[in-house]
Amino acid sequence: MRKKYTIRDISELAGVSKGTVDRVIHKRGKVSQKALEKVTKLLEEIDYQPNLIARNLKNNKLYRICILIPNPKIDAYWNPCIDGINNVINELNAFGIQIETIFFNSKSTKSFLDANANANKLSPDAVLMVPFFYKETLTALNDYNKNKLNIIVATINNRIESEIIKGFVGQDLHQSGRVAAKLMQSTVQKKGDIAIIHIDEKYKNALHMQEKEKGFREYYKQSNNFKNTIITLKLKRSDFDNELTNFLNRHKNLVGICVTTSKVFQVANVVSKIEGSKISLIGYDLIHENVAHLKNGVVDFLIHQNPKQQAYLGLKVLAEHLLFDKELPEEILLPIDIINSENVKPFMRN
Amino acid sequence: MRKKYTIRDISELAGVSKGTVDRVIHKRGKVSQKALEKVTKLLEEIDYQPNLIARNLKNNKLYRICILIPNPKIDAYWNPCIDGINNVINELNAFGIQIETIFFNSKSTKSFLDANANANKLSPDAVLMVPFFYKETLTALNDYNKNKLNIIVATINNRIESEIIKGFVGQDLHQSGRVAAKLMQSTVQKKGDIAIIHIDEKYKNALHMQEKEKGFREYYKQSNNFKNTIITLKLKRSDFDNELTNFLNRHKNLVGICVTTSKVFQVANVVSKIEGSKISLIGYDLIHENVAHLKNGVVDFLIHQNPKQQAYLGLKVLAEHLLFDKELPEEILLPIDIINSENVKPFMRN
DNA sequence: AACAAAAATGTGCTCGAACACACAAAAAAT
DNA sequence: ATTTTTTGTGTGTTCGAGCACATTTTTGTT
Repeated sequence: MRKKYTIRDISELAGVSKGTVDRVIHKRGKVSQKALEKVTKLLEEIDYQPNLIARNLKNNKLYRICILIPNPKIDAYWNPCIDGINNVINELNAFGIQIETIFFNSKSTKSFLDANANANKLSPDAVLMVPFFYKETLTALNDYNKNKLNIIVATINNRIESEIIKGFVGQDLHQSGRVAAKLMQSTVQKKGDIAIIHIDEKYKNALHMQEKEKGFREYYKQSNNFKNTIITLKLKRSDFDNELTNFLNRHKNLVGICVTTSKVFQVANVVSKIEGSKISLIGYDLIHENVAHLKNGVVDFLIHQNPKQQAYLGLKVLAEHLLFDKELPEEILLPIDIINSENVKPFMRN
Repeated sequence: MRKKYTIRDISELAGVSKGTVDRVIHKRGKVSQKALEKVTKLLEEIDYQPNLIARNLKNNKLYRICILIPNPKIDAYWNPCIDGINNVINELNAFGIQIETIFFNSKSTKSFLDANANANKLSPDAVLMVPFFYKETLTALNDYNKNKLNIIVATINNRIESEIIKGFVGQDLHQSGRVAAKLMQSTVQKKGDIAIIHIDEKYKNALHMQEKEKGFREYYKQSNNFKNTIITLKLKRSDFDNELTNFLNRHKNLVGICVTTSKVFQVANVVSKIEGSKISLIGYDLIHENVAHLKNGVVDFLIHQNPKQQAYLGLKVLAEHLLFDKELPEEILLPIDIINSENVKPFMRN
């Protein structure tokens, strides 16, 4: 009773051999009408579910998955990915999943291409990557496709349209911009200007920030009591403090700033020095410096893009596809987490 | 090369039989010093990981897990749990996990005890329950323990101290209150009173609300610019509208309300009718009525307690413990999700 | 009716870990 | 020196699904 039905059980109940049951299940044909009906009926009655453990015993294969992410030593934002990767390793290497992590320099397209070439050399069963550079990603994708080894490619973080990419895990960036805008509206009741600041990102990655800005502006446009002016500002790392200070001096009526990258802390450093300033600050990503400013009250909200979960889910989904033939979801959109000083802790852990 | 090392491989490398390797791995003794050293060394060098699939093939057992939750037809808050349960069923019944869902009436202690008795009759391998009533939970726990069948018990939603309970999945309610307070502070800049309203919960469940209130008050106490008075109000379903209206009339300087249960929508219904009111509203749980008020702007924030994830994780953790002997985590604290009108959608899906 | 071809069915082995049992070698007791 | 323990080692079977191959039954043709 406390036992699952097996093919053997069904064959005995139907009075046929397990071979016949097997042929029915897999629709391999070569079964008489009579046997087919009898077995099909039994399978339905019993709601037979093949034992996945037994099914996969034969596939004593080591699957290799390569994950390509920007080097966390260059951009700390990617640090949590390591934890996500390690979690998958712990959970699945006993099932024969081997994961190779390859870092690339997020400021060098060559490094990105090299990383992909290295991945290709390992002839992996699947590749999960952050497609940081558009053109170079397309090149890399073609290389994966070339040697007909049927390498499954999926991406995290940002979406790139290509038939070669079979899966994506990330966030809806447009909606993310709307969330930022709504938060801004909640924290700012006074009249005054609002700034969107894009900091220090190469053009290639600008699609990110543009999407967020569009969402942000869209929300305010649709808002009934739209009484603010939204100003866009692009800043580079060099001479950052001066440029921002100048900007703030020119806009004394500024009530809120939204930073579309993980560099809010730079803005926070400047803003916190202004006496009696009541500018609302909203930014992205739970990197150490940002969280510090969240806790000391300079930053009001951070939006969490959950890089760890992106890496974890992306790998897990690929692994389960390889191992158990589970369907590969075309798109997984992670929820957009709103973080303030009080709920930040468990998000840093997870 | 693309193959995992097996016991057979190791036995051949060590020049012994697989039986000997097996004895070394499981420390069953009866192995000569020489063989022991040779095999141990090889196991380490190779970092041998037993194939979990093969290991569990022999345990062709149907594990039964009972989950006891309040009937969602009586309190819609519990509805998402069904999805969580179904997800686990889909993911794990091919591995031999059988899940029995048992509802109880959240207004009847007898119903709760009956549900537990029914679960006990099924002699499950594990029970996951919402320990809604304190005293009755202790009774039920003793019953599970009585017939030495070694039933593993874990809880979700609220914590109850007992040695019999081996795991808990839920949220830190005290911290949750702090999150609500911080949100309140973010949305309210004006001076004025703030109310905490407890609605329509039996005394037994009051620990919840008390914890949240403590956290809420603690945050404001620690806050530097503490300029608000916090008033506690308890309301019952009968004559709700009148009582609340009276309260609001008596406190014209009210700037914010935090509702500690899933019944914010009742407050929202009253508040939304007041002309020109600018009271900030914060509540709990993504039930349909609350989300409607979130979208039309009457409710500012909801805090998501993620009942679906609680049920899902609780079951999954139990199942993996039974199936793969994974360690049962004593406590899993889910992140406290902050929800506004813009990020609510994916949380309703997930 | 005899035989060949085709269709249907059954048998037996594989995967890797686990463990019972059989057997061999060394140690201890007579 | 021989028997009895003790200790060490190897063999073979099990779990369920899947598939190759062997065997039986049916159908079609002369």
